[in-house]
Amino acid sequence: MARRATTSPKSPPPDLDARKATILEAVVAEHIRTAQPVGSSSVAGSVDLAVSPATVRAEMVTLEREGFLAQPHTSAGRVPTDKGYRYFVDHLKSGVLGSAQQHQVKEFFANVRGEVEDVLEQTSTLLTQMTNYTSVVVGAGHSHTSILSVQLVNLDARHQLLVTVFSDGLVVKHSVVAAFDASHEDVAEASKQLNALLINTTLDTRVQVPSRSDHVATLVRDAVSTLHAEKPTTDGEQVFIGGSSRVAEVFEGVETVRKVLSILEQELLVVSLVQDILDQGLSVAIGSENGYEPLSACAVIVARVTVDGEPAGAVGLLGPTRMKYREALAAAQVVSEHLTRRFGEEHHG
Amino acid sequence: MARRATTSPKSPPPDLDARKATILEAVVAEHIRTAQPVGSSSVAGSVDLAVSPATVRAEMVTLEREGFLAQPHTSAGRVPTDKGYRYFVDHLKSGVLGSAQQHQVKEFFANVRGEVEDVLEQTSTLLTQMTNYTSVVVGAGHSHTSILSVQLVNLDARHQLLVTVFSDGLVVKHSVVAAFDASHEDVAEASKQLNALLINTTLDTRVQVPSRSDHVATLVRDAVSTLHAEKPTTDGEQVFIGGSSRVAEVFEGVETVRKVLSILEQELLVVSLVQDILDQGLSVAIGSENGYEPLSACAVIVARVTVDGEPAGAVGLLGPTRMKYREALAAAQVVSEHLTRRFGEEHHG
DNA sequence: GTTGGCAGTCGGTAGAATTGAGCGCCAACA
DNA sequence: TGTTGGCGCTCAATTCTACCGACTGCCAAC
Repeated sequence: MARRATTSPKSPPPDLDARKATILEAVVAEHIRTAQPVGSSSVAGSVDLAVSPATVRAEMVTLEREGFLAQPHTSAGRVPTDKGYRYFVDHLKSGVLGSAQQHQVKEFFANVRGEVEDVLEQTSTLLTQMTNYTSVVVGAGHSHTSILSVQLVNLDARHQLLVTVFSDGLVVKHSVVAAFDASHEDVAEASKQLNALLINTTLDTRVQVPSRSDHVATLVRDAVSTLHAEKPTTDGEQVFIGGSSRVAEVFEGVETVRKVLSILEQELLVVSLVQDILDQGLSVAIGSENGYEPLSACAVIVARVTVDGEPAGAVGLLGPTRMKYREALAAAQVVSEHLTRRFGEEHHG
Repeated sequence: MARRATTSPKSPPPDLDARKATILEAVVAEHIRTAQPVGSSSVAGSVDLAVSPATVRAEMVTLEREGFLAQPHTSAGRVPTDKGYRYFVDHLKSGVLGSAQQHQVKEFFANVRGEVEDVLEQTSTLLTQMTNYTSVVVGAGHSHTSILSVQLVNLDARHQLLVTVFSDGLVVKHSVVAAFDASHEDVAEASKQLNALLINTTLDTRVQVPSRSDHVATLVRDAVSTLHAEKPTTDGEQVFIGGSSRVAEVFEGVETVRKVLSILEQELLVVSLVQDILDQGLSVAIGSENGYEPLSACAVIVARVTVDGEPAGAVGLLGPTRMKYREALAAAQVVSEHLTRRFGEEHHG
């Protein structure tokens, strides 16, 4: 188990001497607990450091100068900055789940049935229930999985439906509009040729389409180009968001709630948010680190799900910057491991 | 165009004399505009009734006794009750959309492309943009549409995927787990038999499954029962919810926001909410009329989408009881008509 | 370097006074 | 009988004041 829960992008370890670190951590912990500015005497009392409030104050002045803490106003206690939270998270001993929760997760994965999509959706509900934060589950795109089967179905003479089954069990449909009346025989023949052409290819594979101009060849060409056209816009990731109502509990200020919700509404944006964080090599993005201004009051925790070492998705949790990192990290971690295991199994069946 | 926007379930027309009606309507309109309690002089001033505030007060006392108005506290103006809104809505001259919005809708439907699901999802975005309320679009279930094609695909020897295409273009997949290792030939044969068995049936149709106990027959039996098992839980309706962030703008009080959001999270519940309202023969459900206590601060507007006279879905808008009924009703109306037309066309192509 | 003490800052709260919107009631009037 | 203007009353919202208390920063002493 990693000693550090996360690593900063290219961390110049912003190391503080032991006492400053202790004080900073105490402030963060206390602020997470109470949502109030933390004063020097509270820190001096709560921590084993045998040190007076005055000393703590002196240290806090330094910590503030260095950007780890901030003062909402002159005569108030200190509040962590994003940088302060970052330090806290980077130095967090990774926690373990309470045994009740351990059990809940085991129970869940023992009982959950159904399609991948259903499992992912319910997983997001699980995460939300465990943590009381909004959860995000992203299922990987299928551009790299191979095609198991393609079928062209006649809706009517001018409209066909192309149904593609991928090796990971994803099923995708595309409408194809013919410029002519296609007979059932044409469609059946096209379907057959499409199968021959596409089975075991991926969406990245370039295939040789027939260049003839008869009906069947045209259908085949249109179908292939429709199928391959999907790629640029999205890889077909699926997103499941659970517990958006928690946003209203966890943030104060209607305006913040609105901004966060309207980000969550845009699923593509959520996918790239998660992707960006993973690309930065982070497992937690705090405040402005996530790159979306409307989410500057949020922290986002992510954990990869892998199948055979390949990224196959991710789970995430979104809360306020003063979220319970230890618990949330543990939950995301454990759930992503269970998902990894479950899909690994299925795969090797 | 209907003179009444809605009809109450079995309306004993709670008719008020002309002056009371005018006053009630003025109070409702003003309260919708300002979100404030409305006083007698404001009504007397805003309405052509040449009548003094004192007279208005006298009438308001009656209206309050009859349950159309309420007083938040003694020395305040009046606020409409659900019953007051109901009267207002029942006597609303159905409005017309501003020409800018007319244009927006036309534009939208002229340009949307893609699968039915995509159209419905974008429609919900459209409704939200037009009205600034949360929107709901429900696509009908497919229990009554017939099956165009069934295909069993081998994921691996023990896991098959049953892909069913319905005549309305819906594609549904189901996992089937075999108790034995199924060969590709078995699966192909089962697929063929399934097609013969199921094509042109609906999910309601009872089919004669083979009673033999060989691999192929078992696969066929399992597939059919899996497919038909779906019915009880849901008809396969699809729900698209747009603009849930508007909930945070439109309601005051975090608690209300939370309650409403957590209802919206439960899609099954939203479907039955819409269904219930339609079943009651309403096009607007105000406050407690919708039957869900957490939504008692909401009004819900619904409009059917039909194809060939058959219900094929619905669009809805959810706002506070003091929502802009005229505009919202007009928007829902127009959008549902456009959807009806669009799907009608496609169907007759 | 640490500590206790002290003066100063400032948000939060509680209470009192004030304001003002709006009502109910009533006597007068058509 | 219905309508009106006027009067007195009520009560939420606002403003002001005073005050408290939780802090800090600074400093002199240890």
